[in-house]
Amino acid sequence: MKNNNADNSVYSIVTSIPRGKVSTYKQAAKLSGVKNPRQIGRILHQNKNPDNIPCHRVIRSDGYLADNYAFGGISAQRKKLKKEGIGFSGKKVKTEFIWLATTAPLK
DNA sequence: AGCGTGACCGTAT
DNA sequence: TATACGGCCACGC
Repeated sequence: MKNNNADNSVYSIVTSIPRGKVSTYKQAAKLSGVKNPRQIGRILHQNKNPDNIPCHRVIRSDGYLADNYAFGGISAQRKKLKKEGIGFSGKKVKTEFIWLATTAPLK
């Protein structure tokens, strides 16, 4: 596998997301040292072992789930999140469930 | 190097 | 609220 340092960091971060919490691409990028949040999406899509990487806990900054989620689509993702205790507000994830996002000033 | 594309983000209309 | 547009940067051709 050609995992770069940044990729490994991303995997570590995503794996470190506590149960009952979610994270955003923006934050994952920031925490892992990746410049562009798009790379997070790319890395997760290249992800070979979804069993060890809860990519369903990574959402967009808006609170919506990613449009092109690879493993079962948004429906499966939302279902998993609900199962883990994540609160939803319609199609959006409640901002209060975002990891380390101290009541982010999301519009 | 250039071009098109993308699991994005922010602002404008 | 919903689209549109630009910026961002890594990847493949």
